[in-house]
Amino acid sequence: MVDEKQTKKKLIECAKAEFMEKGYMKASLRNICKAAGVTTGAMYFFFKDKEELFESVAGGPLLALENAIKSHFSMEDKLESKVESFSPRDIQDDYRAAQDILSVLYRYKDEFLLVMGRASGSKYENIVDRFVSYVYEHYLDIYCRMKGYATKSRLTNEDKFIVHWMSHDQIDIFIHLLTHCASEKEAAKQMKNMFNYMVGGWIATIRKDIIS
Amino acid sequence: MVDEKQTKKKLIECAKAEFMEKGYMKASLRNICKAAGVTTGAMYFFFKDKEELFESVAGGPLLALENAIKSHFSMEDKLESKVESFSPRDIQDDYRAAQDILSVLYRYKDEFLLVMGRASGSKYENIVDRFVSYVYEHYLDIYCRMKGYATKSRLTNEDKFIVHWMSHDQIDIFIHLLTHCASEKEAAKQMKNMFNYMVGGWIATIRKDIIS
Amino acid sequence: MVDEKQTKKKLIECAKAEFMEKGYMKASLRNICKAAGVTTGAMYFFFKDKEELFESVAGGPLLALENAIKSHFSMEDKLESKVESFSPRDIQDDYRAAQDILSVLYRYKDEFLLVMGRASGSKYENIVDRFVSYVYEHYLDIYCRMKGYATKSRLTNEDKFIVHWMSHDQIDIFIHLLTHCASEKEAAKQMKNMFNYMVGGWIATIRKDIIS
Amino acid sequence: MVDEKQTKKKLIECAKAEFMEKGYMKASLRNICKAAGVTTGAMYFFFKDKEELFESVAGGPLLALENAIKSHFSMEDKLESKVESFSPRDIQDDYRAAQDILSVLYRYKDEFLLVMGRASGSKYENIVDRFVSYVYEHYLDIYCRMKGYATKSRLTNEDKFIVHWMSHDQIDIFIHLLTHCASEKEAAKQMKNMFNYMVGGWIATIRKDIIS
DNA sequence: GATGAATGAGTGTTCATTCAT
DNA sequence: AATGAATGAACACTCATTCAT
Repeated sequence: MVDEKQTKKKLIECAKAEFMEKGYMKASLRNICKAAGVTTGAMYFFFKDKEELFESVAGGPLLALENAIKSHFSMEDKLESKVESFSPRDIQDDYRAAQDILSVLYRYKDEFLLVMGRASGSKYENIVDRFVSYVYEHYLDIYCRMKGYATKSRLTNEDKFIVHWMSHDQIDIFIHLLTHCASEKEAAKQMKNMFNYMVGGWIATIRKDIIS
Repeated sequence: MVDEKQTKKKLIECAKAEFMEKGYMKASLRNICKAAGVTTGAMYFFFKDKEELFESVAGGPLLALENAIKSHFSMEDKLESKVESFSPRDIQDDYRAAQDILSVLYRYKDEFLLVMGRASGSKYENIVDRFVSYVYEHYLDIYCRMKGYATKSRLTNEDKFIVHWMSHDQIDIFIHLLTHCASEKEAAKQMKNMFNYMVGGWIATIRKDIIS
Repeated sequence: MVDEKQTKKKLIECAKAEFMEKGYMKASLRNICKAAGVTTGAMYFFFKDKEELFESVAGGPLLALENAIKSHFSMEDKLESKVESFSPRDIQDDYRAAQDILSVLYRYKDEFLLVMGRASGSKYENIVDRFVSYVYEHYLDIYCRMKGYATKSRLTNEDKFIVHWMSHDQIDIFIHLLTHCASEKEAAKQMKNMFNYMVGGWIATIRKDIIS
Repeated sequence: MVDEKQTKKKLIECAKAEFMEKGYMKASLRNICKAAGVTTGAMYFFFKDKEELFESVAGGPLLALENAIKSHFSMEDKLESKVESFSPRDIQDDYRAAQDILSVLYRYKDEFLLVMGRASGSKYENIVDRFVSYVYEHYLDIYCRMKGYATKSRLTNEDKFIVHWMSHDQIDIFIHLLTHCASEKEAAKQMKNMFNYMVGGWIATIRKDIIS
């Protein structure tokens, strides 16, 4: 009971280490197995292939993150059910959501650093895009309200482009924090300034005080 | 004289194609040589190794970009030689600089897309950081002037962090444009909105209207 | 009592399917066990190894066939106890024997197709030869009688060779039918013509109307 | 010049030996390379994969055989351009054709034994069928003429079945000879009797003296 | 300048089989 | 009767690189 599934756990640990050191592609299953003290055959008892082993390392955290993002950011709420004009409530909501997400990110810091920077060659290669699109949905709605649009159909391609960029930027904030701050506490502190920057950007975007 | 160095040129072309299709790591020298119609031995006459071949594809454009960025963004000018307070001139300067850089990026679009997205495993893996640090130097100075600091020594870590983020964001704007706009013209158009967003962010950052 | 030995039965069924699809060699025990819903360990409780599992699929039918062939074709009857000259009775006997054999073949059609075409790598690889030799014994006797030889010692190597060929051909007729006719009924119909062909061949052989 | 391509030759030799001993599937490229005294990489310089190596062993002989069979057996000659009734000329022609084919078979005896008995898993797995169909085309024509049919459309499925069998049998004669006779000379001798048998079969088939 | 040949270490993956529980 | 875990050897194949000619 005690050492049950210990081999599998060991394998995942060693895989995590190897993947983080070498990246998905250059990681060697042989090395992982050697480090775990088992034969490659044993590994293939637990995992279908390299991909599945990688998934076992990074899949859980990604799911947790996806849920956190979805629950806060993606927009199933209909546009018409919202207040008629933009309110600072949106920003406050986002900020609190961001704190939750940050908490998830730091809970599995290693795994996220791995999956966001060293996953090329795996199915998570473009994982960031998935998260961007959740935020994009959400931001499109907010943008409409701020602009006073009754329906999304009034959005031009230019509108969509800048909203997409801002969504991308939001996600990038998280990655930047995870990459550059050792602790969640430190990250939370720096995030304040970054959000301030972002909100300033949003407001300028809505007002469209374009540089000539 | 006519077809001199033609082999080398062909090799670089084919390398570019293969690197773009598969990424640095998965690219196969065999494939490249086969496509170029020469043996691997011939390739090794011109290039020391895989890395050097990659450099021959991406090095030139990167140098051009580096020069463009350096000439506009990096700050050798001393702080004291500048006007005492922030002026919109900075932003105008930056915007014009950005237009130049955009022009370089689109001149070698393929190469930059390659080096910024598919270079993992090569020495250009973290090339973006280099460009960020050029901008960082420059932005640190601007930030000081805007804050009315006489010397950089007054900057806290928090200051540096947000400036570093804004530098990163500036570079990201370029990458985002290159990735999402087919033509330079289109990119130039979208860049206006992105700059507007960025300037809004800067102003909010200086004012520090922090969300509670 | 009811589901007793059900696992073993299931295993044999699934093994049959896998062996037929992939052939003995390429068949995977893992696949078979997965299909049967048990672990490989369970399989090894019932069967010593891959070979024995294959035997469990094909052994029974092969035994039935062996008996059918032996009872009709092999010659324990001594030569002297036979009528002095060739009679059409032999052919009639053979034809009836063939009908019996056909019946056995179609009773286990799958298994015979498997063992006669996809058994390479197993101990049944050359099973056909065994059946040929039973027929050969029998045909050697008939040939002697038709030639009017009192004893087998008068047979030359040339005699033996052609008799061996005709034995081989007899077996081949069965395989050809099994392979090309969907039903036993259809096979029985076509077999008539094939026997006619064979008898024609026999007669020509005895007469030795050699082409010049 | 002297030891040019010696490695490739050696590789083919060793491959031939290994394939003959173990069959296509069980043959190990590692063993072949070890026997040839080169690394597997060297082998892959000359041959794309296992299949191509096998082809290099057996492809030539098969082509020679195909040509021999085609030139003698396959029927592009139209039915109407032929004499109105069956003549022994057909048999004489076939016999001479068979002698040619036998000659090809014994020229590459090893290779044919390999490809006809141990090729399972390779693309030559069902090579025999291809040869059968060449002969089938030819025999269908002869059969029509012997039956006095003006056109093939009068042939029933039963006709086609027996002709297909006889085609198969013709090919089987060759294989049987190759398998059981050490020398071409010996094979040529035995073939006479086998042809005699076959012709007897043909005549009986045309006459349809069916056993009751 | 370029070829043809070869190396040697490496890849992920599959296999039949074993055995303590 | 059956599981879950593990072995160890084998597999075909790919790689960047080297070097004599």
